Amino acid sequence: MPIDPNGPVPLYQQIADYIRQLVAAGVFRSAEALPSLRALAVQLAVNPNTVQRAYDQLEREGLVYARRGLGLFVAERGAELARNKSQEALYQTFMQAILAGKAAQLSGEKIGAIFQRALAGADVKARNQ
Amino acid sequence: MPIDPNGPVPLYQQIADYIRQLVAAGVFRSAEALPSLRALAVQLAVNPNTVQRAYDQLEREGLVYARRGLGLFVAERGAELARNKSQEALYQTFMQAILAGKAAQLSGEKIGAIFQRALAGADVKARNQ
Amino acid sequence: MPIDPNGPVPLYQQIADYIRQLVAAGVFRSAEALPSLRALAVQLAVNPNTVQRAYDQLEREGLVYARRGLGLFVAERGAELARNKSQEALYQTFMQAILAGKAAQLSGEKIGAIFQRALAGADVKARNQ
Amino acid sequence: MPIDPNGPVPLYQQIADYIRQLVAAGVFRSAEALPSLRALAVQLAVNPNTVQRAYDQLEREGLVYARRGLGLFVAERGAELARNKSQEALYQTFMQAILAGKAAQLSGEKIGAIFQRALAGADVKARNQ
DNA sequence: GTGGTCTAGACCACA
DNA sequence: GTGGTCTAGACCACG
Repeated sequence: MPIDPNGPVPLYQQIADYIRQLVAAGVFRSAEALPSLRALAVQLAVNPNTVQRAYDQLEREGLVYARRGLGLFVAERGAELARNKSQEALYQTFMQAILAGKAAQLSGEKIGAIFQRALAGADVKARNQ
Repeated sequence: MPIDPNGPVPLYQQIADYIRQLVAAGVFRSAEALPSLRALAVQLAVNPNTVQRAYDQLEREGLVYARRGLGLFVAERGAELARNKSQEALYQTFMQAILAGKAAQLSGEKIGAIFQRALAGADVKARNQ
Repeated sequence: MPIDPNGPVPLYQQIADYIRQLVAAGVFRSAEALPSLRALAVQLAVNPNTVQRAYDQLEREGLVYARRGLGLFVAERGAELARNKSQEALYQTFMQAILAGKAAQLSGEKIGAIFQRALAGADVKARNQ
Repeated sequence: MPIDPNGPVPLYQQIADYIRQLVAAGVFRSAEALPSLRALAVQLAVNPNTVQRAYDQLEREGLVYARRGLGLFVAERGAELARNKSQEALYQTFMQAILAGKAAQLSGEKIGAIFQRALAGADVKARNQ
């Protein structure tokens, strides 16, 4: 349960991200029901409103659809969408960061070097956890 | 003047980032005066308080120093500091993005490929402008 | 509540100093919520922006962290940081005062004597309150 | 000519302090004329208004008196007043700093130790200059 | 409810 | 004219 109420990322965002990862990884399969709002809220010790907001976002992304009275279900191509979404988000983030770097007069090579350093740093960080 | 009042990034942050880029790029040189609070506020169609807040942040970063009654000036090693700051920010952004990607089950190779695609895309974008 | 709107020290600075003292003294404990922006603003008869500015400074010092929607909390090592900060500030003030005294041709012994007199005077003042 | 247009102390304050020190040290004697406003302004490369403001403050302190058409003269007991003024300012600064330290739960011994450290530090600083 | 940002406009200190 | 502080009151994001 990687939810951290401290930390800069909003709770609802963390919850949405976490579920999106589970869907992408195939933990929740197509047409399978997700945990109910209240159940998840209790499990995460979080306000139901917050879970609602996370579910809203996932529904807006088309990953998930609601059946009134039954619950939330993973969309047919949910796993695929989730993976695309992650990659798209990554691409956008990289793009913006690179443009900011170029604006600050950093060369493409320099930016690439910083990226490699970060990639190596992330590996170390993951191994230490 | 790349200031977007509707984006998610606070105005004062955008202003600070923009000026930091100008200092890093050597547009404002050491011991040279920056635009006055009010002048920049008028130019950006923004409240003077907002510019002030941006300048405050730059001053805390040591990029710039203010002299009451005189104006704002680029610090001696301002350009150098600005470049370091930019690289550090880039590293942090990359690190977070990479960790998010790993959490979404993307391999290091896959993440690297997305980065290369973004880097190429940024080149194209720059050339078209 | 020792806030003086007419003194030379900015209000936000006074507020930050005061809360830092309370944290240093252990009045607010680690992970405990501080008074909300608006509550403190009302209590001090001050604009919420002013309190916000004080809290900003404390947050930058690492004494305190803010959670949107929840409130402000004392950081884990907040009390320790507050005490260090107080000592550092004291050292800086003494240093400047001593240099000013030396510039005015006062000997080290003379300056020391004045300090001892002030220390005794502070004791008396504290006892009378 | 220890006037530093950068640095946090206002120019007029620096000028007043400097002249007060000269008077305290007996460089300017009783009933002796001080440099004229314009002469000093030129010498310090400073706006005459700024020198005026410094002279105003010294006159308010009673260190100096103006003879219209003749210039500024050191008051009879000027040197004595200057010395007292320095010591009084020092005493007040120490007192305030000590009270702040006590408020932050520092013991008198601890405060004394910090003072001794600052005194030693000031010696080192002076020797290095 | 909480904190975070922003505007409009005021007054002060300094050069 | 410059920067620095403050108020009054608005709107947003979050829980």
